[in-house]
Amino acid sequence: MRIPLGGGTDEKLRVHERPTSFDIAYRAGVSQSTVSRALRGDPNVNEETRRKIEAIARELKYKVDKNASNLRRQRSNTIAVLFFEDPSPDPSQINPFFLSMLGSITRACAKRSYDLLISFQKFAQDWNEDYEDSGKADGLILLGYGDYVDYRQHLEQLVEQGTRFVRWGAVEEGQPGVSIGSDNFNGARIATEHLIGLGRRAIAFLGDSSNHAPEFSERHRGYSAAMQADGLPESFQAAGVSSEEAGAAAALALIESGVPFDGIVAASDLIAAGALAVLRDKGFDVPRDVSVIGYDDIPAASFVNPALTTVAQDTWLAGEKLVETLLKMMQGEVAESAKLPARLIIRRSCGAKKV
Amino acid sequence: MRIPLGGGTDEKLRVHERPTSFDIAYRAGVSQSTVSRALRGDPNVNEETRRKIEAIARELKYKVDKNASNLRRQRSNTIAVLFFEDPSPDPSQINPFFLSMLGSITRACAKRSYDLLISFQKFAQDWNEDYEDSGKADGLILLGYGDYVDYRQHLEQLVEQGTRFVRWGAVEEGQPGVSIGSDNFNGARIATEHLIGLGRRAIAFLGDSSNHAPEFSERHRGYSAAMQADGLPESFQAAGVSSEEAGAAAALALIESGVPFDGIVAASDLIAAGALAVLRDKGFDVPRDVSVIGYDDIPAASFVNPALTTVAQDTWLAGEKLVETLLKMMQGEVAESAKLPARLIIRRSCGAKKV
DNA sequence: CTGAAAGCGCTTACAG
DNA sequence: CTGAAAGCGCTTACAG
Repeated sequence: MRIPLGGGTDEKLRVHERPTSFDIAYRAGVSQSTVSRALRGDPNVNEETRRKIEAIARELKYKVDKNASNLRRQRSNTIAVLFFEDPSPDPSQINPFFLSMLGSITRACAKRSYDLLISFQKFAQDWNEDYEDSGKADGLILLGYGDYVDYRQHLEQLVEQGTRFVRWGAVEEGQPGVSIGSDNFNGARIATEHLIGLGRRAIAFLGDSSNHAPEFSERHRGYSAAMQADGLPESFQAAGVSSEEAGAAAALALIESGVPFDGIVAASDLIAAGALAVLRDKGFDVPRDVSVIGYDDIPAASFVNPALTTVAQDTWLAGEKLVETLLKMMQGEVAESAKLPARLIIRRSCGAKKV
Repeated sequence: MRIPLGGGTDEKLRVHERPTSFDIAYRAGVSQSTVSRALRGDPNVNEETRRKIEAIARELKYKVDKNASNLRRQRSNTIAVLFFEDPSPDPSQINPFFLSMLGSITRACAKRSYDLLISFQKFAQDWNEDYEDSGKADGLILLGYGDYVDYRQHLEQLVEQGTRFVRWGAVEEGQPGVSIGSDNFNGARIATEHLIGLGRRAIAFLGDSSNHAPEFSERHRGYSAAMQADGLPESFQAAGVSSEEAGAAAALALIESGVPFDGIVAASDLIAAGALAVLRDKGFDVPRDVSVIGYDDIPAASFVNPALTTVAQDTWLAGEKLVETLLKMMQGEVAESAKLPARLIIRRSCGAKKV
């Protein structure tokens, strides 16, 4: 038999245990069911009774046991974020853009009283395994840049298993599941148009255009569209991954190719930062000789010299949208993929007058 | 009665439900207890039986229900990270140093099969409330720069409530609970000694030295110790919080004070970055006229121009140590506060020869 | 508006 | 080495 907290001589022995709804019930002189109802906000509870129960609960610092509640209700009120990042094995080195996304997702979850479980995932593993399947989370948010060709298989598996998930990334036709992403095409297009508007003509794109990195290839297509609209010649330098090193290598290759250039649109800020360093070393003046634009608006973008003009993805909105969409799916409603508007942040590296 | 998965004509109806240990038991022809034992690695299970059970579990993609398991075992196998950051209301703007810590903590947890719950906490709230008390987490990690005077009350409350927690921050005598932190005193001391070694004599400290920010005041004391050891005059400019703005304001105040200076030790990289920008604007050449050193080694430190010499806190080790210490406490062992060694990262802003 | 009771899916003493 | 049974702390139909 459960001896209610403070209900007898056993009080001292039990003082460090967490109170249960039975303890509250005992003190309030009602049944445990009524305590549960009162605390869950069931309208079928007498106002006075409710107040009494709430007061006692507060006094005893009672908190509903989530494991019991979740088990009974068959849901966890928890969302899991799965991070996967191919090129970075060290989580402390993770792309700052995703870290900022994580902050926004956390806020969006907290607002809705959802808990957030976080995990860095190896590519090889069964993603579903540790989360939805074990009842730890009701839904999954997928975050990261990775090789989409590998990635896609996992997505299909998730869809097949009926997992509720939403991913951040390029939004394209025929993709498995629901995706939320920046409007990469238009983001890169307005960036390129901005450079053209500044009088640049020989603009190179630094990034990847393969189907392994869909957001990068969307950005590349946006760049192409802007160039073609003005009949300008395109120029492309591969930078496989999003890192300073890759950006530096691509910029070096561009310089060594001998192809003239007066503008660079980089597929990411990290790539742009690497390019900036190489340009400086090689005696190019940015923005006088070359205008440079990045993508992501990572915190470091305003620290580099010259400060980097870039395309910002609204992480605040992104987090909100990801969580909102996932919650919709979890409630069985239809949810749709969405592209979020991208916004040009003009700093010094493009050479525009201060706006 | 539970109809086992695939055990009869009901198969189709149940195909999308998660299998339970009863389903496995039915198929394996053993009792549910044996399934539970086999899957938990109980040695008292026949090897052949175990293999059979494991095979079926794999086939059905069975995963132990965490809510049920946690409820029964009265533990959650989960650690919660509570972020609190006073000056930054927007989680997506959170200090990059802590984001990097978060990455390390995640890795350290994953390594030990612990889940990680994350939460950004308002200062005013009852910290314990949502985590340990509701059975969602077995222990807490506290992360953030904040006003220690407010903060301390919360710590005392946590100690009083018997919450298992460990915090990242300044390690000082007489503090409530267990803390893991960088050796701020020695970190700032070696930074200051490095500048002295480069021939700097008029070195100013930019930061806070009040008891509201213990790590900053420890750094200030480290700076003082180094200056005093060489009989050099100290100079101090307040920068209340760790931000570029505060750093810029402090640097401006330093310049306007008319006190000559040829070196700056900043209490954080963000402060240093703000100072760097003001120095450039005001025509100082860094590192020729002024040597600058920051603290934290945030990702942006290598992006600023000139790249920032700084004191690195080993986030990899920090995450490991935090989790390890917390786990110790959770197992009822005695755990002690610890200072982690700080390391000088020499870049261009101090003017040293490339090492 | 309230109570008694069943049951969520496990783990683990207890008995063999 | 294995099974039957109790129980973790809730939520919620059901009956009043």
